[in-house]
Amino acid sequence: MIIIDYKDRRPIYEQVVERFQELILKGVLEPDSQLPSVRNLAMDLSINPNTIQRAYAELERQGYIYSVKGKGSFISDNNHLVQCKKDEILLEVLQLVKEAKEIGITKEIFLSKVNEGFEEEGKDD
Amino acid sequence: MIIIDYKDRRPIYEQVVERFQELILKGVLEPDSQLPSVRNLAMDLSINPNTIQRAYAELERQGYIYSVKGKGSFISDNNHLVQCKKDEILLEVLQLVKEAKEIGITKEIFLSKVNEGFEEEGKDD
Amino acid sequence: MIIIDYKDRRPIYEQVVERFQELILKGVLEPDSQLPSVRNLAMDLSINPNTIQRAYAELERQGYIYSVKGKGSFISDNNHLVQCKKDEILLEVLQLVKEAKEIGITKEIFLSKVNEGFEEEGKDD
Amino acid sequence: MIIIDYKDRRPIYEQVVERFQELILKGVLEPDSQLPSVRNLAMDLSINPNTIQRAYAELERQGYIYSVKGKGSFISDNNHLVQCKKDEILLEVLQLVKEAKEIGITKEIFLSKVNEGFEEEGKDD
DNA sequence: GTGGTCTAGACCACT
DNA sequence: GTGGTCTAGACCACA
Repeated sequence: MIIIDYKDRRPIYEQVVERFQELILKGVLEPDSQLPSVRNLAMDLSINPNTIQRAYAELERQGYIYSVKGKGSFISDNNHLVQCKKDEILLEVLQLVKEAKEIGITKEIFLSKVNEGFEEEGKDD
Repeated sequence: MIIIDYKDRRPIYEQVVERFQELILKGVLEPDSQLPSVRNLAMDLSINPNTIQRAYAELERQGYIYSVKGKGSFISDNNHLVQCKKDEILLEVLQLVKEAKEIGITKEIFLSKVNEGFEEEGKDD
Repeated sequence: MIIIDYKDRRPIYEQVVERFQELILKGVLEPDSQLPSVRNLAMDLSINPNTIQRAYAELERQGYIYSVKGKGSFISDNNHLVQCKKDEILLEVLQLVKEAKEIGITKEIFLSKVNEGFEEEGKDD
Repeated sequence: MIIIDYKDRRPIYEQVVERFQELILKGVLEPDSQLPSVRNLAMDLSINPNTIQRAYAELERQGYIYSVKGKGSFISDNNHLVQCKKDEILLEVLQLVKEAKEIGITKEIFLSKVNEGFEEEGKDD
């Protein structure tokens, strides 16, 4: 479920965080379900427990999960987070359009690429 | 022309590289014109010459500039670069559409944001 | 009567302690009345009896309850406790004023906030 | 300038964070001035550099400082932070008033304590 | 068993 | 020199 790419320049804990964000936002991990324990996941991925701990701490800070000492870590309710993520993506759209305009990409070319993206309906990995 | 933001978390050399890329791609810096010398630019920006050296090396590696021993560094022809950048942006469009679809943003909402971006015609900083 | 918030970062036993303190200080639980048994309360809240045990021990240590071997735990007389709590709150007032002064909150602003708080007469949850 | 209290139940990194917040909010540490390096401060306090690193990371996350790789950590502009802190304190005032009312502290007693706090004019440690 | 903190020591990227 | 990441291993609080 979680894959570490050692060639990736980003730190491991960040990759773990991002992967969980994806799984949570897509609803693969349901609210209040339990995450693997810090130690278990660390063993599975053959990385240090502290690294997982850091990833979980970051996810908790961002509101994706909540942790209870002695019990474990659990998925938060994701309604609010999904809305935030949507807003974030739409903001990126604006920035990308701006960049595109500056370098001379026409609205037609841009839109055709957007359509191309939306066409691939089944491929929702 | 170049502004360093020390509060930006990215390394300084990367900020310098990005700024030059922008200026070159937009055609502000014309092909074959000379860049400021490493030492001068370092003094102007009050940063370490090594940092500028590294930025120039990176720009050369990416084909944005070329250096002539004993003469200095010069802007490369940007036709090819502009095309690369366009392709890069269109690829980003596809990726963004993919992300948007996965989180449940409809094509309508996405397109309306794209239009909003293209509407702001005057604001081409 | 007791609600556990698992998303609360504080340990469960602490939440139980605090809730009982509230109920005792407000007089909802009358002096010498009996508390639910450790086992029963643990079952009701679906938590570990050890956790309740710890909460009761803490409440006894602080003088909120007393336990009789073989009979159970009982609410202490709350007169003295109420006075302690009042002193405690007034001490917090002093500390808060100190903090406020240091950061530049004027007496006027502070007092208006205090009045605002005392105005809301009905909302005594 | 920074004192660690080992009897304090809170983690060391949190004590460091809080102390710096105080110094920054009070304006003792001026914007853009440099903090001691992670290693130096760790040596001075005889604690592990990682602990200081964590404190600095937390301060950066909260916007109190900004760090530049290879250069050091610096104080952020604190105007915004002061306002946030003021709002936070005024909210605490409301909560304290609520608690006070519930336990039977009269407005008169509360206000006299507030006045007592504001009277001690010189003692601004 | 769980999460959370801390230490000691290493390595990397950046200036 | 600086900050940032990671590992290995320890200890604590909590359930």
